[in-house]
Amino acid sequence: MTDQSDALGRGPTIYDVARAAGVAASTVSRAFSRPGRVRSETAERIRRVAAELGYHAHPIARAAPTGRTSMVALVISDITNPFSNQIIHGAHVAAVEAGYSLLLADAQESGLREREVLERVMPTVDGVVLATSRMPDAAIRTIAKQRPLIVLNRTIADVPCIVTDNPRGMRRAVEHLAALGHQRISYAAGPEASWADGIRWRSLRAAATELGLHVRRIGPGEPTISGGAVAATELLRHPTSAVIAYNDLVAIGLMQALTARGVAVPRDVSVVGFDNVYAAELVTPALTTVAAPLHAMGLTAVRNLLAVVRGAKPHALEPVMLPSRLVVRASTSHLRRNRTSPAWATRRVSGSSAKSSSLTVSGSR
Amino acid sequence: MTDQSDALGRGPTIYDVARAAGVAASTVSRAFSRPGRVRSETAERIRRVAAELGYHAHPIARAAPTGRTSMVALVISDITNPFSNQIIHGAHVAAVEAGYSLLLADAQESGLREREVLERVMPTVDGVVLATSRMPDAAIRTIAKQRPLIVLNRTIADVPCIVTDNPRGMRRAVEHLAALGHQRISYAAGPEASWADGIRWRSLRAAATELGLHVRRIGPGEPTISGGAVAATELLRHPTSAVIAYNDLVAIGLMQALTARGVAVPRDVSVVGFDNVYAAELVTPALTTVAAPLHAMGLTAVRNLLAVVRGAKPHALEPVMLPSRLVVRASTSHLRRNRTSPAWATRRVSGSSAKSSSLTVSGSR
DNA sequence: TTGAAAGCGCTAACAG
DNA sequence: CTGTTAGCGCTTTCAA
Repeated sequence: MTDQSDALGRGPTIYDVARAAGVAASTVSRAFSRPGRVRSETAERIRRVAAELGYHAHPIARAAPTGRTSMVALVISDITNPFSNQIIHGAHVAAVEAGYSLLLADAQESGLREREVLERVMPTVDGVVLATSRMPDAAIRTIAKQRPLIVLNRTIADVPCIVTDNPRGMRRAVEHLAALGHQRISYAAGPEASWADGIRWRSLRAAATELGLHVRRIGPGEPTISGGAVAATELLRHPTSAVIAYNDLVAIGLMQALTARGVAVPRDVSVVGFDNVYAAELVTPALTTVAAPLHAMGLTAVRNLLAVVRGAKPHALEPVMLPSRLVVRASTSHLRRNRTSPAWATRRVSGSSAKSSSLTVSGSR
Repeated sequence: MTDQSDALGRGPTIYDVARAAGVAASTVSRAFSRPGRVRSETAERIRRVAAELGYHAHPIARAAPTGRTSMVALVISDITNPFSNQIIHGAHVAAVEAGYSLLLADAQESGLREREVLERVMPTVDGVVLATSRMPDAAIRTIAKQRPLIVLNRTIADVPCIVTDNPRGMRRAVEHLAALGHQRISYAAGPEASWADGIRWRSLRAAATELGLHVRRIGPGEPTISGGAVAATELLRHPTSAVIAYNDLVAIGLMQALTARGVAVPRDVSVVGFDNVYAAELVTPALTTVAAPLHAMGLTAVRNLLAVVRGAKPHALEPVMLPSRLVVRASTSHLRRNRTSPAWATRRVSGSSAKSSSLTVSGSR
């Protein structure tokens, strides 16, 4: 290859600096290398010269021999979800603060897409964050063998994870509802492949059992507003006075659909969401929700990832647990007295509670 | 360098394939090269062998000699803004459909950050999309000289741009308000460095002049909910019966602050936003807004960018203009009869309209 | 069409 | 601490 068009752009190269400073190229390289950043006089001069010339080591040329690209990938199950915004933001902040760039990839709620996109992206990054992954555990473990990996919002043995305290958050929500006098709670589930959905449902059951409440599961459904609308229809068939939704979007969709059919929130039904998305406090009624520290999650995910990249042992056993808290707003209120079953539950006899078989949770991921 | 640890990961290389197929490395390379994808029998065999071995050309190794990375950068003024979501999504779709990856960078509403982040990112991408850039024209032109560039939501001579039809959208909004009987409109401005803010304000003035309405400018302010709250205070000092906000967030903040002070929307004030963000239809009252085709913008931005990357002439002169439309919802209503000035405007005499000097627009970017 | 060889810009042994 | 020398894995001339 005699004449290499203009391969990597036309900035000054390490050789230009070397010539201008009267040293060997490797010396220049060293003057910029990792630890200590050589303090000799020559090194100083080289750096001055480099600065004058406007020299910057080309990231790709650097990546070729080292394999390090100073990029991390953030793979997210659904960019569209407002949930993603803050995670992305947090991740970006952490990346930039460490001199890294962020490669963003959307899995479109599909484990397959996720695989594909990862295949494309993996060789070009130093590590990857899998946010709310829809892939099976095995696939994730495979990834972990190839690149430093952090999993967000899910736990997998031997893979460093970051999760929020779903059990505690759910517990708070249930206690809140119980304190308001609610006895029967429906859970509007999310996607089947969602780990969060699994643990939320299990936590709900656990909390309900302890507090002596009845629970019922609706779904699975899409983690969106329209998913919430679907859940509403189902709820109307087996009414309860309170609903906890897989996430805020579902909760909002639920409230809208309920309201549209003349069922008032919170008068007739109390609704609780998860995540504390931006819109949660904008809707009417403002949504009571279990807030996840979304921004912090993205932030610590990338920070921890970079720690691993730099050689830290992924103390894989204990997943990092970030706190979640209940934000009480207007979508929950006291159960109306003098009635066991909700006032609007006319189309269904309320005699016995939902058949207990509905308590069975099919898969738990 | 005798032993290069495991430089670019440990997949099979082109040499492995070459050996397995009994040909030279260059032949393998050719079997995968761009046009025609050589149809010889050898080439076929090579591809079979490669598939069996699970060979994939390493993107970085490929980038070294060619300079092409199959990545594009999307630089966004503020990831946090829900506005960004759909743009990012559209951009991602277009990138993936072309086999590209998306490097996401947040400028945090600062021209400086934008520069910095661009410096980091430029050498590693084949092109960049600047969404709602806060940099001065000159800086952008400099970028354009180094990499294929598309600018979103802004026009710059000799740089390919994509914008929405702000004038038309604003015109529709004003007509709508006029039809409802409003005579005086306030504009709650956005950031000074925003090109969109400039054109929106100018379009508003133009439309108002034609329709014989009075307009007044509040701001500049932050393009956020709290920015809207600030604008509300100012509005209360010089009340008008209608407000058009720089964007939906400002509009929402405005509505909230107004409501909090007992000024009802739309009864006392009609409010119009821009963008048609997700939350616009979630708030109460649902927001009347000038909808921008956010997703389409991100999509066509990246598509056009890739066309340029592939060698298409950037027909830079005519900016691509995407349509915008008025979405009428609940935040606008008829001016209440029998009063020239809004009912709640007690603290201010309404005799003469705002002093005309307030009509002056300082800078228009 | 094919193979040989040079080189993208940088890093990492290895002697001196 | 510095210079020398091999490459990272791929592409692209050039001659056969």
